[in-house]
Amino acid sequence: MENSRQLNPAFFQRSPLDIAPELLGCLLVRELDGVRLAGRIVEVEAYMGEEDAASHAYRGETARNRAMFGPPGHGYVYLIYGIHHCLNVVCGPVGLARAVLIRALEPLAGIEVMRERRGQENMRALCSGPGKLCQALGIDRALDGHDLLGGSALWLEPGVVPGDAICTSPRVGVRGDEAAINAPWRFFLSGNPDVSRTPLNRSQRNS
DNA sequence: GTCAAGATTAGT
DNA sequence: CTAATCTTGACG
Repeated sequence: MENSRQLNPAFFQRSPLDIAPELLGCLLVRELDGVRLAGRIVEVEAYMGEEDAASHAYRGETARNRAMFGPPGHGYVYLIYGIHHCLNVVCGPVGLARAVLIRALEPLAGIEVMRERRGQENMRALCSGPGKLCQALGIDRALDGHDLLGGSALWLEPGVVPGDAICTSPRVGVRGDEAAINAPWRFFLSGNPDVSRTPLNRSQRNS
């Protein structure tokens, strides 16, 4: 058995490249209508702000991405394609728009509610994708800028550090320059069935 | 005001 | 491979 992460402000006051793989195994908890929904993080991606052509913050601060420039440990939630919401954890320091996108969860609690919210009959791939997990947990822009260390509505909790191998690959669906497209900044638990399905899953293994 | 594009997903 | 669906940001 390994140690739990310390999810204090200092934890998020570092580079997303260090934080992202360490968020694997941590819990994302949502309290919705008095019900506790929770999942274990199994897939994430790091975004490096102004230095990253794939980041929403590449061209500076706007009304939409403002939360990314704010305090670490808070959420950045955006709507994509007019349909899906996606959740990021903002990383420090304040002023640098760095963040980690939560891409997939292994459902742990409130699974029936998640299934209903997703309008899905089976329980597979319930939270396997950034848009899916937000739908399952009822996450939308109302939670943009929310403190994810506050222990209310939506928060992160330490989990057991996974013994599974951590794989990396380029990020899914990004545009930008070659560096952004090729950067191996997606991190996921090797072989975990709740990781989103993509050809990139066959890529490099490390960590 | 107008317009193109988007860190996705489900279905053909 | 493509449609769905609508907010945002850039530009005039």
